Amino acid sequence: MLKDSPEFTDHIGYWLRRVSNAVSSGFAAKLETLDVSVAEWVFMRLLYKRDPIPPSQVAEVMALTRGGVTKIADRLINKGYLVREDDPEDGRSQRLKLTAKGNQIVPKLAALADKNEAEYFAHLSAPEKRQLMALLQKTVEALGIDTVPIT
Amino acid sequence: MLKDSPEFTDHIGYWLRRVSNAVSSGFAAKLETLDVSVAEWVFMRLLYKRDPIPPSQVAEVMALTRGGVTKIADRLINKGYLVREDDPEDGRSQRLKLTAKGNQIVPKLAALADKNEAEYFAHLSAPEKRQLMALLQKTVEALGIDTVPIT
DNA sequence: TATTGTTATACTCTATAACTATA
DNA sequence: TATAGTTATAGAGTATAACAATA
Repeated sequence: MLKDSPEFTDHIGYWLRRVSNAVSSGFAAKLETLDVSVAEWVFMRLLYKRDPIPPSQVAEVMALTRGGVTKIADRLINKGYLVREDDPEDGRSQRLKLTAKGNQIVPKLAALADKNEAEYFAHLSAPEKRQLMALLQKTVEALGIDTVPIT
Repeated sequence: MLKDSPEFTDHIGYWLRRVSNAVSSGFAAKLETLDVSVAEWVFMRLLYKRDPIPPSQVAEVMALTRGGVTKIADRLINKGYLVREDDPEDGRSQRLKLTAKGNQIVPKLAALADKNEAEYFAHLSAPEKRQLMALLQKTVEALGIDTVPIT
């Protein structure tokens, strides 16, 4: 296979992207068997076992615009996983809530996430896994990353 | 800020995606100052200081369809960074080659990559960086990941 | 006037499939 | 028939901006 030029492979960011994209696309393929996208999974996961929250808050956490949230919410509503409720205290505001169907599928999707994790990190020892996780978490904290990625 | 549910944060894949997306979007923002997308950068990087290669090979390395390669190549050609050459030995085949302008911008983009790397991993010590890189490289090898990610 | 959410529009990345030219 | 590449079409994710309803 054609290799990438050596001058460009000395960045952590480069390897991070290679691994992350592989893991994510493996996960996306698993989710697809249940006709759910990664964005939809992240969305539902945010709402799972939690009081209904307004779209604006979903937008903030997922680093999406409000328009983007509307689009994903529309798809989830069409699939029967989500409902919109009016906020009784503010006529402009809404609350998003998983339906019973939505609450039922989340654990199934979580099982796929578990399966993917096991599959992609089987080659690392337990200490190595802890080490990797610790370095990543340290990075999230140091950089003040406060959003949940979609893709 | 609204936190993600604890049940879902015990996966390496989760943290990997959070960090990788943050690093990548920081890089994308830097590239944008020169009107170049990440896909275009990866594309040009593949061709830099190398004999011209056919679109089919770019498709293979970047895990794109041939149609996708055509699209990105078209944009790079419009920007004056790339040219198509006919293969003298096979009338169906082409070779993609950076122009002088293309060869000039790649080092500038590489400098942005260096800057991004420094910025996003400043909080890690040299041994920690080596450790993280080693764990990621080990994963790439163990999984047989042989493509260069775009997004 | 400011805020919440929707809608319209557009662009990038990605895929599938039909098509052209060549082998 | 098979292969290299292009083109057409579509869908997801993302952004900006205009808009309606409410505050």
